[in-house]
Amino acid sequence: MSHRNQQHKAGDLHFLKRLNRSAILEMVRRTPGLTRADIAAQAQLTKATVGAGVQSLLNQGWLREGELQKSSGGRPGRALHLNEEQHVLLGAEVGVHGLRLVACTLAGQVLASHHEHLVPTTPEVTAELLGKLLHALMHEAPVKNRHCLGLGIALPGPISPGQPVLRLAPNLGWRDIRFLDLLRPHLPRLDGTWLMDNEAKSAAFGELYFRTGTIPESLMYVSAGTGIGSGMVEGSHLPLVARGIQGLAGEIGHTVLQPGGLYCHCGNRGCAETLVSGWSIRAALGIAEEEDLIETLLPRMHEPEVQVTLRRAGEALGILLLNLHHSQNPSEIVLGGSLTRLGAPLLDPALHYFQENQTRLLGTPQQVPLRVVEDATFIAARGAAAQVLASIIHGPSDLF
Amino acid sequence: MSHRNQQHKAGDLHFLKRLNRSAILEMVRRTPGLTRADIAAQAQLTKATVGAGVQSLLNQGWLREGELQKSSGGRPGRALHLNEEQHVLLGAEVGVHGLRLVACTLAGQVLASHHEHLVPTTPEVTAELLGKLLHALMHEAPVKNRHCLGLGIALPGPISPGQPVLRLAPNLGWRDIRFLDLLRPHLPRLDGTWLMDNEAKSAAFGELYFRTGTIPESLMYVSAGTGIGSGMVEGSHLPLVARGIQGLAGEIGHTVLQPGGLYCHCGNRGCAETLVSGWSIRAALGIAEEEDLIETLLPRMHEPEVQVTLRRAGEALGILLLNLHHSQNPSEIVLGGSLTRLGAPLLDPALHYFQENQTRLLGTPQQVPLRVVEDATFIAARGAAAQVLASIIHGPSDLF
DNA sequence: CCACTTTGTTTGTTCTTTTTACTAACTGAA
DNA sequence: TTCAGTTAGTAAAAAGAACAAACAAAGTGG
Repeated sequence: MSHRNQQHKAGDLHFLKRLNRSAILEMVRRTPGLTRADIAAQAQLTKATVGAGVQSLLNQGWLREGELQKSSGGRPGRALHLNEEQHVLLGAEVGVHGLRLVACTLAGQVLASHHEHLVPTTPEVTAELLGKLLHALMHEAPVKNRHCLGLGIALPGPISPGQPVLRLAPNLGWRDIRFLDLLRPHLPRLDGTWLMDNEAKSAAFGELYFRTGTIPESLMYVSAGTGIGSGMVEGSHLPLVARGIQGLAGEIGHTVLQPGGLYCHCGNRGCAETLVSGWSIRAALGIAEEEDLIETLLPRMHEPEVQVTLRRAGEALGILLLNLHHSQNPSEIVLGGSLTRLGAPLLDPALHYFQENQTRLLGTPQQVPLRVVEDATFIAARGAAAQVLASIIHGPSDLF
Repeated sequence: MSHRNQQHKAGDLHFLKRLNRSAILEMVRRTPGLTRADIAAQAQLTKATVGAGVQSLLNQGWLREGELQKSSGGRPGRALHLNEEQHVLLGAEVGVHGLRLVACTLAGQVLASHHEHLVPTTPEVTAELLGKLLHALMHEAPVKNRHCLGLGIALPGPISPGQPVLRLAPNLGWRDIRFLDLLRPHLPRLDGTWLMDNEAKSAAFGELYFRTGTIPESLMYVSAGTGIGSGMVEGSHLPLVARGIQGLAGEIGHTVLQPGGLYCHCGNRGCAETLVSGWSIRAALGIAEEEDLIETLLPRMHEPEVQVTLRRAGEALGILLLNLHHSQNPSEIVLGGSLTRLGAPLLDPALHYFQENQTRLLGTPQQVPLRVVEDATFIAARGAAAQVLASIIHGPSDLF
């Protein structure tokens, strides 16, 4: 994705109006139930400006009016909410073990979802299947009859910044794939915003963007699956995903934790992925690729060999988390990915190391919250859908 | 520093005007010699709007008109430049071994500078001395009679985001110091913008901000001195420094490179600083704190023990650089700090490891440029001055 | 010398927010 | 019940900023 404006930012009157409409919509999205007066106070705009902006957003179906609020000695305000009936956002994740699809509302509520197992195959075959599944999803009852705002795809590898190219997906065996171009012929009638992004970055974005109430200043999502990657999203106002000049930001699986350690598939030695990742655990325990790693391991958790392997991986994960803390210091860390299903034997050593060491430097009790996701299945797909919405609200298009 | 606006961003007409004035000024700053027509084309504004904005910036002394440009078949445009005669920016770095002060123009040209050696002492004594030196600097010939826009201070430790508190400076023995408050009584007549930031972050900012021509999308400055820290600045439009929720972003000296390794002063084991930093080199070679590390080592570079120590430190530095590449992927890395004076024995292993491994993952020839600073003496101080200018141009104040 | 091109300014228009005044709707006390 | 006080939202005129178009200025090139 990325709506980077390389040129220097100046603005005309149209830009200003759009900015204010975006601000109003974002405020209502993040704090459902705000009144016009609340918005005017928070945004430092006059009641008249807010009133006009709200009116046009109501007319276009982005907002709806709710109930009257309790009065505090004067005329009660009218609550404003997102109109969640009219639009739908599509998101999909192409994972190593399958496809995950979601259709969700403007607030991120999942209307329909689908999880299709799939062994790695060519981009073309994957795109065709995904196209069919998305087509089917769009015709399910709760999705049908809604206007689709666009489609976001999350992919397991670095994306070229500025152009929709998946540079590399080692666990799929893909390289330099323009996945949207492959998908488009299978969904000729789906218009709106199309975008693609790295899986962990989409997940990070969605975890921050679809949250209501107090929004953290930044959030880092760590995705531990076949490989290990991360996404950092920053800025409570307009959340931006850090991509890096080659899209390599967040490739923490290839940060070196053990100089002179095992060889990684990237050719370097001692990468984090050689210590903690689906494939390193497989390698350590001799589990074949055909078997589902998690399903194979869950019944074997009592075995000492498994426990030792997972504890070592967990310790490496803890170091990885601490290193992220000391190099980027996110407001919050969210840990997801399929490996989280392995539970305590993997996670306890990681969490313990992180908690133990994160406050050493400053010596204050203030802790950075680290949350382990309960069910990571649709997080990246939902995050990609969130990115679609954000690019419409903040992007250059005049869709609203 | 940090002019973070927590609230949601909307704007009025005044804001729009200011935005456009900022854009014009920034464009001229970054590309000296632009004409009004160039600006109008690049910024997507009309000639009339640009003309009015330029006129007011000329009247206020921020810009000056230069020579006529070569005609390309029509009326030649009038080149615009920053007016560097009127203002001065002050910057200072409080380092472990002394104070560095600069006074520079809007374009970052150093008008006067001073380097004062000083053994670590209390914040109060340091502030008093710095106040005197700054006072003297302001009365040097090239600085005198200029209007001072403000003062930026770079400090060797993490700063609380949002408030001007140095949380910790282990190598000075300071903790929770409101340094600006200590300094202010000694410079009662210096008004303008006062700010403080971490030394590596100031340096990173200055390295990007005072560059003209093509600006990298992001830049990471790695400062290798008594400790080791980094600063990441992103956004070619409005460059922002990543700080993190506790100001710990960039504390790469405490990322763990060697699990179970040596104990660090932070209490954890295997931190990067135990492998590469001024203090770890001292420890490895038994050099007392009273001696100047670099001056002591330079005559001893032929000794095998020194060579081995520096090579090992260099290898760790290379890993650190590669880890930054794979976790944040800056457009450019700049390596500075006093240790760079040790030259090839330290730097060659680092650069070699980095060049060798940075393209493994994507397999493309595209390299991220890594530049070693020739003279890092005033880089952080000058960067702090740059931050003053940026906070005036982009910040909330109405100074221009 | 003249047609043509490009720069920069002037003038009046358009667009957006602001100001001010007003209506609406509720609280609480007389 | 009434009425002063308070807060929410709207309407119309006013102000401010950018815009469009015409124009003046200053070159080029035949």
